[in-house]
This record gives sequence, structure tokens and C-alpha cells, in this order.
Amino acid sequence: MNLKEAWQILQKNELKRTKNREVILEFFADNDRYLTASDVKDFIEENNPNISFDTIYRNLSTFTELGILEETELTGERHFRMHCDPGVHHHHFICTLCGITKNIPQCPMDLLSINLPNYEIEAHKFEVYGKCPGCIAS
Amino acid sequence: MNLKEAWQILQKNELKRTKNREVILEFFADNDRYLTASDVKDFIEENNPNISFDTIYRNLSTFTELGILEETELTGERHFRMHCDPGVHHHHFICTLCGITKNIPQCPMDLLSINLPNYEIEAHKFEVYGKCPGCIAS
DNA sequence: TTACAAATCGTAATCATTTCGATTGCGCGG
DNA sequence: CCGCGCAATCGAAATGATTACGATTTGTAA
Repeated sequence: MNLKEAWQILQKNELKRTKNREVILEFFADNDRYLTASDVKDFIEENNPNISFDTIYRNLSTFTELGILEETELTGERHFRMHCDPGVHHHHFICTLCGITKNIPQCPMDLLSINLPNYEIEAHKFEVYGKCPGCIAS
Repeated sequence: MNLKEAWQILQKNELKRTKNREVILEFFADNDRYLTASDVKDFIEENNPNISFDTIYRNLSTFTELGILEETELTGERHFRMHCDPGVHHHHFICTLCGITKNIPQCPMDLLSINLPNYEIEAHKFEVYGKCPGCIAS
């Protein structure tokens, strides 16, 4: 997803265009990988030293609810990234060093014949972890 | 895994048989589901009101390293359960209400033709979430 | 420009987890 | 059976991520 689409979604939901939201979204647009709330805070503080955690977490949660960002849990911390292709279900390879991702288009739920009668399936998680070519090289 | 096997592993690694370890392992042997450190603490404190988090977390980590327990992250908290069948790779359906699990013997890594040249795959996670028959009924 | 609600700030509270010095107790040798 | 050495534990405080909140600022629409 690009910045324009993100702002269209925000506008559609009557959310205001604020400086903080602009900076946060630009940061994700420029960084195609999973990032933490601290990463976002560190980046923003280069220019605006007075951003509060309230603002960061609230916006990250809002963006995730609207499908602008996607979220996962890595080593005990929430990580966020720009939602690659909203509407198209996919999974990720995730680099454990830099957080960069690579799409895995196939979904195990389509391939496995999971038979769970009387169970109610609500969600699933499939992620592959390792090192990306860039991190292996350096 | 049963208690006897667990103690064999501990003995093999020269770890002492303490009251706390006995209680923790019995708790997991009797509860076939994913549980948090707090769950363990609450249970132990019914009889021994003086157990420290140090002891709980240290033992849970030790047991996990030895393959006695398996661990996963659910809603931001570490969860542990007795390792079902050590040596046999498997995945889980996990009830989001009570933590009970059901084995999924197939592994998506065997079925998907994941082609990641120059990437180094180290691990993967596949979990299915929902409600178990027991929780649906009640 | 004004008004109002949304958004933010600054900071404190909360929650899970980790750490540490002091103490206890398991298991071995005598 | 006793005592020693070290693993294990205790008690409590520190840490790190996340959430909460009253006071203030800012975006937007009239």
C-alpha cells in the first residue's frame, strides 16, 4: 500500500490529517519491514523531540484496525509494517535480524486438510523466520 | 510426555529434584493446555504461598530448553504446555478462551514449495486459533 | 474566525518479565 | 547420620513494553 491509499482510508473514516500521522506513515512507506513502536519513536524524535507513547501506540493500533498496517509479535514485542497488498491474503518470511519480509503467497489453510469438527476456527498464523540475503552478506 | 520422562531428562542433565519443580511439572501434567507463568504461580500458591517469579520463569525456561515444555506467544504473553510428543514435529489448534490444544500432524513446510534462494530458513510457526467444543458449549 | 471534538502531550500507572544479593536445601562424600 | 558445596530459591526491586489520563493543542467545518 502507498501513502495515497492510506490517506484515502483515513479520510473515509473521518480521521484528521495531523503532522504525527504524516511522519509515522512516511516512515512505514520508506521502510519495507517489521518495526517496533520504539523504532517509530526514535525516527520521529529526530525532528520532533516531543512525541508521546500514547500518540504512537494509538495511531499504530488505529492504522492496524483500518488495514493500513499489519501487525505481528516478534520476540515479545509488537511489530508493524505497511500492509503489502490489502485484500490479498498472504504470509511472510521475516528476517530475524532486520525485520525485512518476503511474501509467501501460498496459504497452508488451503493446502492442509484440517479436519476439526465441532471446533470454530477464527484465525491462523504462518510465518517463516531466518536471515535475508542482505543480512547474510554483511 | 509424562512426569516420568520429564524427570529422566532432568536427571540426565544433573538438575535437582526440588519441591517447586515437582509442583510445576505436576501442574502441566494435569493441565493439557497452554498456561502462563501467572497460572503456574496461582496454582502453586494454593499450597506454597512463597514462590518467587524468579523460580517460575527460570524453571519454565529450563524445561523449555530441555524439550519438556513447549512455548508460544498468545496475546502478548508467554504460554507453556507439556511437550506432547517430543521428537515428532507437529502444530496446534489453540483455543483462545481456555488454551486447550489439538494436534495438527501436517506441517505446511512439507507441503508448500517455498522457494527462497539465498535466504536462510531457521524456523517457522504455524498455529490455528479458535474455540474448542467445550468452550462453544458453555 | 470561532467552536468543538479529535488528537496530542507529559507523565504516571500497569503488567509481564528479568535481575540480584542473601538464604535455603539437595545430594554427595565422609 | 553429618556437613560441605553449589544449585536452587526467596524477596524485592529494576526493567522494558504498553496503557491510561487530565490538561492542552490542533484540525476541520460552519
